[in-house]
Amino acid sequence: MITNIPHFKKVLLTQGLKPTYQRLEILAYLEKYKIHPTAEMIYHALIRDIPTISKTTIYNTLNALIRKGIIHEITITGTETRYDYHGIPHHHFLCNQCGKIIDIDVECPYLAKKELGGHRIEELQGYFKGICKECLRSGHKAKV
Amino acid sequence: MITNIPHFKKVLLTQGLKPTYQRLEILAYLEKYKIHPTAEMIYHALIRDIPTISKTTIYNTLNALIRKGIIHEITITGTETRYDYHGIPHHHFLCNQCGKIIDIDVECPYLAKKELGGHRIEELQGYFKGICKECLRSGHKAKV
DNA sequence: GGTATGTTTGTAATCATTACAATTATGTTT
DNA sequence: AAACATAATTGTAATGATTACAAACATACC
Ligand SMILES: [Mn+2]
Ligand SMILES: [Mn+2]
Ligand SMILES: [Zn+2]
Ligand SMILES: [Zn+2]
Repeated sequence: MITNIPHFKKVLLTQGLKPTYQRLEILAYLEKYKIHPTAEMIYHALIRDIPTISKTTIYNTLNALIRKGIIHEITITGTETRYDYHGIPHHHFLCNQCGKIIDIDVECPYLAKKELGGHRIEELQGYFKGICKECLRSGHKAKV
Repeated sequence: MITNIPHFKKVLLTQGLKPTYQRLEILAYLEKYKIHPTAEMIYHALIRDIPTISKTTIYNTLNALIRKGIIHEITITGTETRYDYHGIPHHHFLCNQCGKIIDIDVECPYLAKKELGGHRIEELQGYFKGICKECLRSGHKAKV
């Protein structure tokens, strides 16, 4: 995998996490494939490079990265956790047809809010669901 | 349970669902206790009135009600589905401390949108997470 | 009463995730 | 470089939410 390993090493070390081979590969995967993968998807992708890697390590690492705020979890599907390595906060769109999860950069007036109705806001997730642009197009073609 | 059974009967019938005792009780529970309960919570509440009720019936009914658009599902916790019987669309807040899920009536400019970036929008979920008003207060008291 | 259809129920299966304990790797100290 | 303490990895078992399935039951219609 062609990636900026020194950079990921620094990211892990500054958060007090040891830059192990497994963690570096998981981070590299998340940075390269921004598809909001499941733990399962990461596992199947990495087992080629690291045949001994365990699914538990995937979960351990992802949970450690979340605790440190390096990645974020997305529960848009309701059936499994998706993982996102992407700096600035943004919303997401789930296509009910093809299952793709797409980043939505929306000028949400609440993304900056730290307080709402007396409650302290620490996190905001915006989930849109529907039919994506591509599926709309191919659905139209199918009808012709 | 003191509820408007005739009303729920009408709701079910107009959607082509038979108004069985179980379904009426589930709807009555959702309407009375607006706590966004889990299937488990509904099951434990109803088993007093209907000792023979099955957890499968709870899930069957909830899924039927969702398919008909009578109730909505909320996946804010990431670990289990919560169910909401509440007419108008609104956002939600999850307290990371006490676990409560609170309705948030926010003037979201995207709640009315049917299209976004070429994608067709059918649903929008807004999930805020943090510490609720009550927990903030008791946390403050505890420090004194 | 008989039949078709939809609903409920109990049990078993599935799937994502976590718990746990043994093994191994890592960074630091000698 | 060897020894040590600590943290990470691994495999397996357990958990928990949800669904699959088939039998029993209810309801309405002929
Ligand atoms: Mn994203
Ligand atoms: Mn609500
Ligand atoms: Zn699509
Ligand atoms: Zn609270």
